[in-house]
Amino acid sequence: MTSVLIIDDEPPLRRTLGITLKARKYDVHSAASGTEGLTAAASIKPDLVILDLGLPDMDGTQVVRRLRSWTDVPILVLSGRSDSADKVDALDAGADDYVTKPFATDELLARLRAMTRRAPTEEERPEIQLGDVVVDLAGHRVCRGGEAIHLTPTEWHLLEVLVRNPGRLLRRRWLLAEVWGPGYETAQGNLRLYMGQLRHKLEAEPSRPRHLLTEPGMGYRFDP
Amino acid sequence: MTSVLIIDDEPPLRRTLGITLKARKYDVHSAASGTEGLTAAASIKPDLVILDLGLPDMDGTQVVRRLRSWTDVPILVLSGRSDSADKVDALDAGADDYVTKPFATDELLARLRAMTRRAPTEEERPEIQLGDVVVDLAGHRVCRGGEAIHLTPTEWHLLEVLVRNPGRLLRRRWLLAEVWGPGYETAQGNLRLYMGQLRHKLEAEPSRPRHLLTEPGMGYRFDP
DNA sequence: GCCGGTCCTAACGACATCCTGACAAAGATG
DNA sequence: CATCTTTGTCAGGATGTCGTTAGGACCGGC
Repeated sequence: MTSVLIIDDEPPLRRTLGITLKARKYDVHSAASGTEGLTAAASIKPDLVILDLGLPDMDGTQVVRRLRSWTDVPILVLSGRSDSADKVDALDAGADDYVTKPFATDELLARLRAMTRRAPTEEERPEIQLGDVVVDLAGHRVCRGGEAIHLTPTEWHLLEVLVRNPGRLLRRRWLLAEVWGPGYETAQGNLRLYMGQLRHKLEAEPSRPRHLLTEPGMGYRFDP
Repeated sequence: MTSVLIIDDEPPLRRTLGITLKARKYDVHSAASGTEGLTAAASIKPDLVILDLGLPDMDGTQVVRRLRSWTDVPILVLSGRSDSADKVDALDAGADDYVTKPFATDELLARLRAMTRRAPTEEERPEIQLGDVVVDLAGHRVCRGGEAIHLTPTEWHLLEVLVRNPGRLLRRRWLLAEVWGPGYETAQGNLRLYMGQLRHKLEAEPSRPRHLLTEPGMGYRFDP
């Protein structure tokens, strides 16, 4: 079921929109202010956000930016203002659609459908196969046969960079800068260490890796 | 550069929109009818489609459906009709956004940016053919029939310089300075050695090379 | 303070890569 | 035909890199 978070300070609108969406089998949550909306989004992790720009405590585009700093969830903005400047601001801040009030309910629903169609919902989050282990990027989980494998933060960070660049050769310096940050380009012993730990945790035969490959003298490669 | 296809039967609108988009560094193509637009989309494979619903030859939603049958390209629909039923039809047919005429140019541009942001253009990975082996420059990978061929760093570096200058004669000294760095212009035995290794790994008949050619007395040449 | 977890540094065999030099094959020149 | 130059190939040792292990520093929770 698709979950949607409504961030709006007007109770009647929250109520009618909530009823409409529930009737369409959406899992509806709501928040009455910007700060409340941000914390709710972090805890609920909705598949969709409907955001009213006219909030009492924060600027609406600011809410969009704060959301975009950590999530790609589709955001539909509602607003009473039809100035194109407002629309441009909200869309460039990271919103996916902008609807002016008053709006037709069926149009809003169609726009929600269009957004969910393009952005995969939480249930169909991309999972990467790596032999007999499954990497769930969105959920920050790694499993082998339903059994969770524990990774330390650094191990996870390194794995994430690797699987986000499948098939590509990643040079040692680039990897070090990406995972440890700039200035650590010389800590190559570190990279060898964590690559070895990842292989021990993820590869069927750590001494003969089939997915976390070494390109001698150059770097490493994730081969799916 | 992002390529955009405008499907619209009104020449003035095509013209002004085209100028606006070209000024924003879009690669603009246009078509004046539905059938023309469909064939153009198939041949151009644009990153973005702007579609006017009021076409003379086909229903606009039909164009959307025909496009969606084979491509996920983002589609922005333009229309003079603001009935919500029309919007619902177009969006449910597979359009990503719906803008009613007359529209503000900067809003349209912001909506285009929002769409391209979510659907990034296919990552172009130029591959170079060299007989029956393919060279993937971005991925630093060389394959023959799906099987990876391992190259050492120096071999790869030399190959990279060669394929980045297809057809050109590369003098020995220039090659040595390019691959081994300045000061190695005299180590010509080295160049012979690695060129031979490349031929053994990549050429079908290493003793009679067809792509990594020797120009006696001058240097070497990559012939695609 | 103690402990479990995490991160980093250092060190050591094992291995791959690189360079050097020698030698054969091909072609040019007299 | 003899000789020289250029090119391709082969083998050995120097160098650097990789994987692994061990141990200490750091931090938060009990």
